[in-house]
Amino acid sequence: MSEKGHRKSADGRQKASKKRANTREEQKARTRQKLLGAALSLLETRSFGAISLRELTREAGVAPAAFYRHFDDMEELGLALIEESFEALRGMLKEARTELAGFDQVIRDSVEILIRHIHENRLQFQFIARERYGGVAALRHAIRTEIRLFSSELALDLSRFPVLDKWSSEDLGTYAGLMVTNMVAIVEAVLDLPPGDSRAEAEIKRAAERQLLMLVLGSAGWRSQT
Amino acid sequence: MSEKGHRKSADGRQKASKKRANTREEQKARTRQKLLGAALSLLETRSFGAISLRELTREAGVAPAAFYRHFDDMEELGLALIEESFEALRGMLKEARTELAGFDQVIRDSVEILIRHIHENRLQFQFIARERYGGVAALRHAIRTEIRLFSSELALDLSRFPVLDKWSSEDLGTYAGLMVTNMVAIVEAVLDLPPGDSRAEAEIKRAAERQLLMLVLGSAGWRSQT
DNA sequence: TGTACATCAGTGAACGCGCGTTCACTGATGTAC
DNA sequence: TGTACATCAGTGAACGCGCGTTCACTGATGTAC
Repeated sequence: MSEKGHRKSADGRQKASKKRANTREEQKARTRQKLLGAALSLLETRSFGAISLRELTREAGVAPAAFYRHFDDMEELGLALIEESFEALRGMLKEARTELAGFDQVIRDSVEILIRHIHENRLQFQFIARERYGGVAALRHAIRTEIRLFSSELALDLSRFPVLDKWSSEDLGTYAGLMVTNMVAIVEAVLDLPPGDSRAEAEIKRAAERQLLMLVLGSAGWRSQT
Repeated sequence: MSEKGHRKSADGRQKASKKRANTREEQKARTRQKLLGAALSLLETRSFGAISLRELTREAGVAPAAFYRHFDDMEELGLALIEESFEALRGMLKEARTELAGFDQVIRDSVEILIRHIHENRLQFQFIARERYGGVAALRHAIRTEIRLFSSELALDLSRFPVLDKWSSEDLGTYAGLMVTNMVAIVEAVLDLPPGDSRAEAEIKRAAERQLLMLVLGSAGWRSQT
């Protein structure tokens, strides 16, 4: 679809569209983003299941019927939003993985990166936290799948560490699950904060570092059975 | 209010109400429970914010207007539901606290008790898990307050253990928070299961025990600073 | 480049429907004597 | 115990409103020649 569009502008003339970028395709994509953005900002105070299609199009500044040029129904928009949000999250993970240092430093850096990304993508994180156990089954399942994926990637990463490489894969899975659970809890704690309160945030950061450290120290005492 | 009612039946004659218990007061209480029960069963598939008052009264088998004899609005009913659910939870906590044995045994028993209570009060747990980060602010805050209370009670309990009694109260708080976070995660994992699958449940139970054990072993390596 | 026709993203009016809330009511339960 | 009156939990009809979806339309963008 977009493939075709690109080919079109690649052969013929380039158009004068450099400035306003007003091809039909680009305009449509922009409206789609308006819809997704409107959804995110409504999700700040409501859960997904409580947002109406009309409310959404009103927020986006388009007619209700325009919605149907982009999505079949609200559920489809919700799934698109999840996909978009986890893409941002994966970007974060990649950055966090480039680190390599002592346990203490890894933890401090990871918490730093995590908290920064929560601030930069606050609405996405909020949406996911809220819908993880929310009322719309399709969204709940999509999120659960993404988190499971996330957790098994972490297990793979962990298996390359000196001590952990001797653990059973089941133990590694359990341990990765434990870390993800607590990462998610940290996300939720940060989201709970009133946005400007840097003192409370520093406290959460410190608590998060200590929680993860307790977890890591726990791993030192653990021995895999068969 | 109910005080008055009790006094009434305490003096005068006792009535023949032993069998059907049909005083006005009792009938009203029964309808109230029908409303709360209907809400819980609707909450199995929807989030609270997505349930309508009419849907609720239909499920309860009363006229829409009857709702207003019991609650001002849906939010008030939601708060009543949270109160009721956490009461059940506190009952569980009390049972879990009577245990006293080695770490391993305490963990095994706690997980056992927790999982049993989830099954016995599935709908309540589901409701709380769903609304913890759900869309209705008042419910979210009420739940958060209850969980915080829960966590600080646990910290107090922990402070009586041999090693932990030397920790700073801040560290104890962090640690209790860590345990509660993971308890909550266990609850959520159990709720995710299809209700009849005992093989998957046994697996979760085992994973939960190991996660908590990892946490406890972590505490052994931890030394409070200051 | 200029013209004539095709496409299709977004519009605005219309529909039938379930919503929350109000109201005067009914009839069983409770109270006074 | 029996009677006459008061209370009030629950009813059912009515209201105005926002909802999701449909439809024929408009007018800017795209294409063919």
